[in-house]
Amino acid sequence: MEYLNELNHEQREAVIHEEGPMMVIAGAGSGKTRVLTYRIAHLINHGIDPFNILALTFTNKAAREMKDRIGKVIGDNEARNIWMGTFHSVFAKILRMEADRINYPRNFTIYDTQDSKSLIRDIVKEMSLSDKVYKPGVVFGRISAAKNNLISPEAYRRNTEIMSEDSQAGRPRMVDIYTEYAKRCFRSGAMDFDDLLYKTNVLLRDHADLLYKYQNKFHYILVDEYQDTNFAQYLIVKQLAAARQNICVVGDDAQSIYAFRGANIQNILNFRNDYPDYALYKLEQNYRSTKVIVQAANSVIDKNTEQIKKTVWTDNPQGDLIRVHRAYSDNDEGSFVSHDIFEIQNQSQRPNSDFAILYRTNAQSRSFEEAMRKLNIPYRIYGGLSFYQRKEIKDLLAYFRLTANPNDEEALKRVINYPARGIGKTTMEKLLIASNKYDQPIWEIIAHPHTYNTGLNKGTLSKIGAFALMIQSFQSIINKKNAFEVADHIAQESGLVKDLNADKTPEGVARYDNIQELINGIKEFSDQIDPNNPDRIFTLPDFLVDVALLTDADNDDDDDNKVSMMTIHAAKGLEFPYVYVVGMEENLFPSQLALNSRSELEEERRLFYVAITRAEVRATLTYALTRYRWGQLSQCEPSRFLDDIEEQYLSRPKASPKQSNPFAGKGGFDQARQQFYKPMGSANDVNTSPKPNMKKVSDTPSQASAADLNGIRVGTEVEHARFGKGKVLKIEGEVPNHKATVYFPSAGQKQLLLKFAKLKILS
DNA sequence: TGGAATGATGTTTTT
DNA sequence: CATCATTCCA
Repeated sequence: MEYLNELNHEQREAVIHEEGPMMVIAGAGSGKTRVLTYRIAHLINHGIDPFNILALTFTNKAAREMKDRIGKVIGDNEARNIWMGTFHSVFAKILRMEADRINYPRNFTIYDTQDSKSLIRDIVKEMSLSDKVYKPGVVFGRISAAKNNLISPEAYRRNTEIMSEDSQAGRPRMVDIYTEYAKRCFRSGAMDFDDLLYKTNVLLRDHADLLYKYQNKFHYILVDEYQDTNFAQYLIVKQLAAARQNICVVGDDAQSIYAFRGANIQNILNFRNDYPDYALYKLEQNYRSTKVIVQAANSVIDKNTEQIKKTVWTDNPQGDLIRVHRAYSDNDEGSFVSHDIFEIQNQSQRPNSDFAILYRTNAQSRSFEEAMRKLNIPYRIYGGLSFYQRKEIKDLLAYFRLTANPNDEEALKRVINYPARGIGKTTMEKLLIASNKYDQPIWEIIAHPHTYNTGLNKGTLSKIGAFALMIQSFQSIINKKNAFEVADHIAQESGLVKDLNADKTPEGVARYDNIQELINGIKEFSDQIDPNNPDRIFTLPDFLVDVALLTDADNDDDDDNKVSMMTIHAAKGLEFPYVYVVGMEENLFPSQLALNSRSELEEERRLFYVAITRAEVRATLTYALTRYRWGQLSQCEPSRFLDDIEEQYLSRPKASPKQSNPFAGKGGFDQARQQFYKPMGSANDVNTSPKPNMKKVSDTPSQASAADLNGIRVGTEVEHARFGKGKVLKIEGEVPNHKATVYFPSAGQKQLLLKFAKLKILS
């Protein structure tokens, strides 16, 4: 039991706690994961069968890391048998095993959000409702909330409060859409993300034998990030733990950042009601960060009213103050961060992987990507558009899905006419009408065109017949050959590869490469060997099982030495020596959508807390004075959150913007260095042409060289890409930070930094 | 029916 | 600005 010596008193108590309910409230950086992993290892060391342990996490990555770490303590062979994964993946697995009990096919499809919204869009259209009123996103959110609270379509209709909410919002037909949506998912043999939890609840509620079975399977249940569970998840856990009460939940109310998707902090508070004799362990010592960071973070979270009191403290050194940096623009912000990283690396030989840039929204990543590329700093972006959400990938997966489950309506709609085979809109409409009329999946109509009256002419029917035949030919091999052989066959025979190959634009080539990458991934999947059953063939349906639940963060190569860039949400649970929290501006962080209620604002503040506490050595906060949003240059105000940090922990910029930018003076060298490597043609554009043609100047702002300033003075007529023609009223500042006040008849008076604004001189 | 062109429209965060 | 959806034309 060597490992027990690596724990402090409170951690050890939590690890060796044997029977009965327990809760661990774990402050940021207090060794929460360590407690969970050692606790599981400890259970197994004490004779608990790994098969009887259920450990639920929020991301696949967290699950895998935990498994690895447990494996290091007790051996991989044992660790492999623990039921460990995300709520969604574990219960998808159970639902597949028990699918027939709720009349679902075992190989049901999992609809991702895109699929769900597309189906909703169709339903709204079919019901002749306005998609302005019934926006797919809004409708989906409403349905999702219902499911997360275990409200069936029938219960929804009976609930007068919900119904009147809808009618007051001008959406009285919401319940009809929900009803139809549920029906169509069922008919397609599909579940959406929320169904995985909702149907699990149904399964356990309606089938006492199954409840009994799983209660007796999972002797020990552990839940990570308990503060992020929603009602559906809470109830599953409660049901499964009811018999033995060996439930261990770990969480931190201060890090609850998923209330927007139904997570309920009350689940933590309810715990003491559900299990009155529970044991509570509080981990308050932070091992991650400096005193400054810990105390600054505490001063932030103190501003929230809703919280469980605890005092996070640390023995670590004091550390540097938290720097606040003011940038002129989003691009300037990017260049500040990249130069700062460059500098620190030069001074203290830190690897790239010691740095992370955290932002509120994925859209912010762009200026940082550009800035990092300019300095040749390798980086990796987590999140954003996941590999599996790219159009070409979804297209090919749709062929796979359709082959495995031909009732999958969304997959069918996606590929029936891609690549083009003459089955157009009107045909699809007729098929949909017939499908609804006979209450049969579209595939059923396609496969037996003469059984149903579709009103389609002969030519169309033969095209449809050819498509059906092709899918059927795929079906005939799908379980006989391994996943790679089938996938490759489908990619070729469907015509998809050929279609992509014909596109020689850079984007087209990238799409083709993505398809190759997917196929390669499937090849790897097929080549694995099941240690318990060496003869097992890994088929395409095997591959599809989890693919909808995979995210980008799952195929990481984390031995890579790269700067990490991600949203704060994605950074939860991670830590980095140097952290940059960027875009600290009103309406961005906190998001303007969170300003309506106290609770939403407090969630944003918790998000800020999460962001700061990712840092081990040094945290830097940056904001920009101007930023392009929705293609518009907009003025920004520093975030109110900056004032939530006690002043003593901050190093603020000086009053004058000029002094605040330590790299202002270096810009020229940067530009010169870049230009040095530029081909002659483009260098000329930038340097020698007195009136650069706007179209030719690249969108890299720093290329607008100092020479441009000379032509502009008060009274000069200029043209701006966005605001049109205008007249310069005032020029202030010094090289290279000239700022001009320009009056645009169309947009009013604007302050522009000449370094960045692409002004064309007209007079 | 297919494709290009144009227009509307929207961006939090994720399984 | 970027994506998507609808529209329009061949």
